[in-house]
Amino acid sequence: MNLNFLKTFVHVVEAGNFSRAAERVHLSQPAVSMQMQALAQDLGVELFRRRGHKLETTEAGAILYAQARRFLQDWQAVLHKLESVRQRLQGRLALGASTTPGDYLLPQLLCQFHSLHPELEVRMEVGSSEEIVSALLDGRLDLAVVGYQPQDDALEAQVVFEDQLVAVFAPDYGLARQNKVGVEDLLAQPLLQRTQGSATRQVLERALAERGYDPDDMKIIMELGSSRALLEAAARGLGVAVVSKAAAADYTDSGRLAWACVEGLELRRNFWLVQSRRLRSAAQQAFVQFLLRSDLRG
Amino acid sequence: MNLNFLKTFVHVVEAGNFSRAAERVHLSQPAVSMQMQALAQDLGVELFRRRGHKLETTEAGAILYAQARRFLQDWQAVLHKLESVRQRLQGRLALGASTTPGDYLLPQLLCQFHSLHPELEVRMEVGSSEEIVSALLDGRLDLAVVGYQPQDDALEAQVVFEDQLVAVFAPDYGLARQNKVGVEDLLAQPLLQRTQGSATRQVLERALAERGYDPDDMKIIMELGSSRALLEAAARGLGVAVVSKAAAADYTDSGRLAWACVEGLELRRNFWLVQSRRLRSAAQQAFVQFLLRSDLRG
DNA sequence: TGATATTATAATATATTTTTATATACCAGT
DNA sequence: ACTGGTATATAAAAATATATTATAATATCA
Repeated sequence: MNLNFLKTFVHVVEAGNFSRAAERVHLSQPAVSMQMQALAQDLGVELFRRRGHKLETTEAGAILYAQARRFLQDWQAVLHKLESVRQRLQGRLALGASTTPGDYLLPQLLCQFHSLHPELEVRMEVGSSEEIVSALLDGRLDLAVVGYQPQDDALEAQVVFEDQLVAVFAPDYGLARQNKVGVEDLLAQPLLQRTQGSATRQVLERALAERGYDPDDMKIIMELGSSRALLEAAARGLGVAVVSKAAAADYTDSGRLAWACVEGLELRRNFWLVQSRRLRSAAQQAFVQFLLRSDLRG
Repeated sequence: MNLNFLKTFVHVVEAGNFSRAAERVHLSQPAVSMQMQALAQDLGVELFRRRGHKLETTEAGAILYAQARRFLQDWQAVLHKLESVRQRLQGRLALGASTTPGDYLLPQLLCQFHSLHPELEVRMEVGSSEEIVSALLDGRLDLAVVGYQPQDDALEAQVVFEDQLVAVFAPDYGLARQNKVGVEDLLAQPLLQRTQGSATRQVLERALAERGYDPDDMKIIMELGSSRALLEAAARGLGVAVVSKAAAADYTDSGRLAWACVEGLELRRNFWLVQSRRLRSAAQQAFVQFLLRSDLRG
């Protein structure tokens, strides 16, 4: 029995749909299909029934779902118990990050990581992806999380976060229905943007160009140097900003901002963990393991 | 994460030894070696430490062991919960078995199976392996458990039980030290045997011949037609009998008989689940699944 | 009915797992 | 210290399992 299959199963039940579950667990749809068949065969029961397109769990499926959730949680608990004896590491670890991960994704993780290895001195440098990557090549950093995949042969990269840009605006702005806005609607609004050269801004401009829109059609009423500044301005009703969902979380969760996906634009982007291919310290390996286990990318 | 790895881990801890654990879970020793490495790597901890040849669990290993046992039990419980909704089958199932499985291995399993499918009428015929196999070929039986692998192309076979012959004798007989007796010692004793043609007897005679002993050297003082009769005679101190460990379990567990492995003889034998290759009923498939899940062979 | 959404199947590629064969390390007894 | 026995590790090959892409099948919904 493979715990991954069980995890997939839970996602299928929650998504109510094989295809969507496949996305969430980062598999192809046929892989999910195959896993569910294997699981059902292995357990000797039917797990799903289909009423037209509606996917329903059978009685057995419902039982398994309830059990599987607890079961997976229990396994997490086992892993957690092991954390306590995982060897305490000492020394230093120099991280780099571009702004979105550096400001919004990594801080909380670094806190957790620090509690696991209190003796370990962790330093994080935040800068543009290019700055960070060159520091990595110079050996000034051990590893980094940046917004693109460097093509340098000396570096190795893997996706660790998946981010999405969303439109944000004051809650009384009245723009979105069902957390969605069309591209045309967006372009009709007064926009708040990061200053030229920001990676976030580039993602938006590229996505527009990809769909045949001219980035210059945006009615930019203000250019600001940080996400934080953008969010503050948007919260004050100045206009609409397009920012990382993670960056906006503080504001959207507290209700200071409303958010919406932009329909018809591919505003997803990945953040890559990048390391040099040379020998890696135990601390570095531990941090990588920790990041991957944190499961922010599936 | 693979639950099988966890199961192997538990066996390793309990066996205190990779090689013995490998036997118990029916894997090769390198496979166990590999699994333990993979597990340790996956969890990011050392699981074992080695003081010379003595295998010790590390602190992490001890924690994992405690958790893993519960965890595997919980999984069994999940499977059990699913049993309750597994579709009740109706109809008939005609089983055959040679004497050892028919008398000692299958009865308890049939009781369990019956409680799962109360509507299903199960009939078991007990006879010599040859009789059973020919009934199978005639279609008078659906499936059977016998002591050898038939070579007929119409039949498919797989090992479901592993059995071992052991020497048994009255507890005050004073034959064995540490549950072991040498071949020479055995041959020096007055022996109780099954009548000519018994499969059990054949295993013993073949094992003797294999090692260069003449089966006629056995000092057979009585030949009896059933294991039960043999055990009763041995319990009364008449002599030593060589019988299936499973058959002797009643007597050895209650202390009415002592038992010992015969050193230097290969007295292990398999029992095979045999089925015709033609279409199988749902009941038949369910029973096979049940048998395999019962895990009497690993 | 045709367009769309969803799942299954087939062919294929990749990764994982197992086995066999062989090498290495430790221990015990001489 | 040598030697035979025992216990693990490693390497290469074979067998399985799992994944992906492309395509077909099936059911809904407009």
